[in-house]
Amino acid sequence: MAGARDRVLDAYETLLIEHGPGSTTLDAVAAAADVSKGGLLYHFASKDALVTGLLDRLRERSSADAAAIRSAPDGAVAYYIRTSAPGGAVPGGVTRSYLAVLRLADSTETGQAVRDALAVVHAEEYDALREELTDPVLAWLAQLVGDGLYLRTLTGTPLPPDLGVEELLARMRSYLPTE
Amino acid sequence: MAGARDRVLDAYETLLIEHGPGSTTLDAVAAAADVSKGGLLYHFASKDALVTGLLDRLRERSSADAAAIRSAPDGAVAYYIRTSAPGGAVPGGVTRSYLAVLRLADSTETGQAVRDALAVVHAEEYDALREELTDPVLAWLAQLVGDGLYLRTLTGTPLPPDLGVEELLARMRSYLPTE
DNA sequence: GTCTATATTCTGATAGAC
DNA sequence: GTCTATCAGAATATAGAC
Repeated sequence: MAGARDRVLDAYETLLIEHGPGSTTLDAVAAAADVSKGGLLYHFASKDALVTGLLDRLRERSSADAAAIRSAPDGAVAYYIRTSAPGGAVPGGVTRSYLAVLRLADSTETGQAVRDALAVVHAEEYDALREELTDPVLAWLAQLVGDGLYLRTLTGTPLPPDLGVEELLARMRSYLPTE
Repeated sequence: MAGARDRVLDAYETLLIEHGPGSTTLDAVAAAADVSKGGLLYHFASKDALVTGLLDRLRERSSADAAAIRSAPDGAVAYYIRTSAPGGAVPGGVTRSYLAVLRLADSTETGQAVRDALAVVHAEEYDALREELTDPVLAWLAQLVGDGLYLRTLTGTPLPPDLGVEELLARMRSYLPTE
């Protein structure tokens, strides 16, 4: 069974994604992680420490994911777009942590730390995409499309009727330089 | 001078964008709008009513903006991408209200109302883009790029080095069917 | 390491004067 | 229409037992 510390971070992520920052009281996080509030505060001395813990884990997972983008059998763009689309997030992967942290891109005090962590993730993704797409404009375009999909996931907006991710991907492939 | 009611909504928008939902206490909003808390609560009986007021204004502005997209001299895509980019928001326009509401895409209770309002905006934008881009996949792609730029604005992530919006736009133009 | 109180601060909302 | 109190509830954090 996972350690209490990891259970707390997992519960925090889940609550952030499913119910938003407003619902992530220490009480609620502790309950979802099956620890008491006191137990939670033993591992994370304050709510800020909890946020910091989440950001640290995001950075770790981002590095791992950059490697995954590079070695994706289907190609970097395909891997990136698929994991960005609604439902494409894998437990234990970056996408989940990324979506959770996106919801924190506000909290006045820790705000700068959050934005810094997100900037690192964006930069690592961009570099990984650049390895397949030597054209910088195209790499940026691909990343923006992925971010657009993230935003749709974030807001729960339905996709346009009769359009799927695979159709989008096929179109983007047609813009890639042929090997 | 603007009525107190509008001043309150403007202040609420600004606080949401610049400091996030966590900082939008009734006290803070009232102070920023130069009214007392009691004065604010005269116009908006509760915090939920304040959110509803913001959503109503977003819907009004969205309809106005859809018309602006259609009649943009530079073309629908160019107008949409430019106003989505960091710094491209106009006071009184949709973009500002949209960015403010994006930060609310969590608040458990009013969450569904927020998502509904955002879905309306997305649908109106998409329809307006479709008028220039008859190809649905391309219209969706353009919208996702714009949303990606919104997300960058939201998180304050810097753009990739040596890349500007105009370069991005030029590339997208090359994908448009020639008239 | 984890739990049960308890203290303290903050936030949303009400009441009533002007 | 706008203001100044003031209250009730919730949330963070602490203290100390086990």
